[in-house]
Amino acid sequence: MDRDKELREVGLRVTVPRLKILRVLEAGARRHFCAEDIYRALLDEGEEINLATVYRVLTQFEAAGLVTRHKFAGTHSSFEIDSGQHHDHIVCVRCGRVDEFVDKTIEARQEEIARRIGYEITDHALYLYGICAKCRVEGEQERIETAPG
Amino acid sequence: MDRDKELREVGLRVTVPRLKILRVLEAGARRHFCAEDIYRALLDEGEEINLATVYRVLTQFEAAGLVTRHKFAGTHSSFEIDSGQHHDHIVCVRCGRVDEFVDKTIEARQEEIARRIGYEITDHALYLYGICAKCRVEGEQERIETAPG
DNA sequence: CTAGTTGCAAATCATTTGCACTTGC
DNA sequence: GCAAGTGCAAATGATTTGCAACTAG
Repeated sequence: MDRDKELREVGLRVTVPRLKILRVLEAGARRHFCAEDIYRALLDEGEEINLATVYRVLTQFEAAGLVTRHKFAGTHSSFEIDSGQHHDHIVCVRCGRVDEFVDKTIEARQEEIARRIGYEITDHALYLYGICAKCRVEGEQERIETAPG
Repeated sequence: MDRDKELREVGLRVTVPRLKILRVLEAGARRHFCAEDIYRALLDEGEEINLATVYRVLTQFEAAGLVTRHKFAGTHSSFEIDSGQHHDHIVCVRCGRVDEFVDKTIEARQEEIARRIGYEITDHALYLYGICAKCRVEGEQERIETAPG
């Protein structure tokens, strides 16, 4: 809520661009945004912002621990407000929808595997890609509508 | 061994650049290369090749199922000869070493999670990042050598 | 012969950076 | 006031592409 405070607490000055970007990130409808998404969202609201600033601010937010950066398949980075609790992602390859999940068993196995191979884990990335329920239904309807005969 | 055949079998014409690149990929010392790696390796051997060609050929190899493309943390794509058997990767953040592993439990959990959330998995990426045994030892020695007193 | 390939140079795309100006504290 | 932040335009780095010349089948 109190975004001024949120920024100060992580050691960042409160500036207009940072507040705008933070507002978009916390808006609620979505949790994952690439820099362009945020840039466009603000322009669409009639807010002025520079894309380079969006990139700079997101990088600072990441360094400050406010957001987490993800590299899903494809070209650009995706950012989400850091909820504090680790989780992994499943991404719909049709519509881009992103869902989150946590799995203790997988986490444990990862540690186990790393130990066996002789690594000390510093980080990990687990992305599942697939087709979400909604997209599967839509695909099915299309097939029916365009069916021959 | 018979790279001519290998190329023909996946429907690709046998050309000099493709043979050179395939040779590097199969060389054995390493299994994971980015386009630059292959380009440099060939130049170092005194072979002529164009970087754009390396990129084009790798993309064709991927489409033909000869190689798999990975996006480890960082900027460039990494390619490896497709062994046919799925596996995941653990990457050393110090030296870039890449190890491979397979874990049935993790695979099974992924399917389970996807089903629960309503997705039909098409692909997945699991990358563990850490420090390999060798790099940990080196780091330890350095600390001793530069220790005060 | 001729469609597929290559090399080269120029283009792209996401992201970063230099710099002069502006703003937060 | 002054360091930090911003906008703009130009630079970057990995990868791609247009095109004319070249080769595999």
